[in-house]
Amino acid sequence: MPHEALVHEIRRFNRFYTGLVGLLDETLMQSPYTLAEARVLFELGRKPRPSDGRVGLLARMFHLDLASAASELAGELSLAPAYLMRVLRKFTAMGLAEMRDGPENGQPVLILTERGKAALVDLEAATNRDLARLIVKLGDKEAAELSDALNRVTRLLAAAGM
Amino acid sequence: MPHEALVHEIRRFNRFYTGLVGLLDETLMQSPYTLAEARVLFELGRKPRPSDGRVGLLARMFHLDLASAASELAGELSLAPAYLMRVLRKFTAMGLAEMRDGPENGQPVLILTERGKAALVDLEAATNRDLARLIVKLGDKEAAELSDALNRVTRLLAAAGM
DNA sequence: ATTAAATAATTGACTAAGTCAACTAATGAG
DNA sequence: CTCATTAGTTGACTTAGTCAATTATTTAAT
Repeated sequence: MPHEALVHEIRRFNRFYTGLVGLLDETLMQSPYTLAEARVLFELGRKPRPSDGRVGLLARMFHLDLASAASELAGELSLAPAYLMRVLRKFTAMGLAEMRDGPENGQPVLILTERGKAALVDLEAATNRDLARLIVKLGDKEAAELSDALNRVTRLLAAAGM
Repeated sequence: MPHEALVHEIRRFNRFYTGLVGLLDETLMQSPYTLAEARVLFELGRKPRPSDGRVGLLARMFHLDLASAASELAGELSLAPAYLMRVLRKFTAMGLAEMRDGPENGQPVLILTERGKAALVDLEAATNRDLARLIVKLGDKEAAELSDALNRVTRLLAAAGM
């Protein structure tokens, strides 16, 4: 297969997958979070996030609940730091996240509150439910095939461009 | 493979692919078009678009260059009609698209102008170039494997949810 | 330890994207 | 022909996201 044809193949796939993801986005629309907020929420849920050294001043001085690790998160999600800031602010305002003193060096860490964790669980449940609907009709063999194909795509594209 | 595991697999893939598409979006950022505009442009380029019966008034009465087919396009791209309207307005203002009387029934049709077509060609060239960079390191065999995997994903997911 | 240079965080003002609801025009049925 | 229905269109508004200027924080040099 010539590479030019593959490029068109990928474009076709992009159109398809964009549409599919659009459907899933509607799940998020139901929730009280924007797409960006949901992504941040997922990301915060993934791991506790020690801020690698630098920490917000206000957080320390005035015990504000808002924190750093902004740039790390921003990089992973490719959101502008300024915008991420607003999301984190909103989260702390909603009581979903807060600064806590970290266990070891006392460095503040931004983590989800219990309420934040609950919100995350809800959101994951909703998206899982919708994803499950996408694949409900697949037999075991087809499910395995899909999984395999997704892994292939990832492996082949990850190897390449990034 | 249990379906629950597959759901997680898909989520992982979503994260990966979203990041990848993010890279491609930067191509568009370079261009003078927004993401939505680019999508509309691609879509307009795909086929001439006979407006299935109904046609904008102003377009007829005052020979404004702006047209209908709004809802059809809006559906395919899942953009709100009102927003699509603005994009089309902008395009006609930029001289990229215009209303012409259709060949058969004289019904107005929204089409790209020469300048619009040129813009589309440029944009496609840019995105193709960036896509090509993604796969440049793949050998022929791997390219074929990727193409195959993309088709499998499409087939298996299209069969399912939509 | 002090301070200067460099980098990260934070904010407010601004721009652009997208939605909503009201309004206008076109169509089709009686 | 006219009325009901549907689509197209617009302006006002809300929310998302960016930018540039400011303020903290760190690092390294003295």
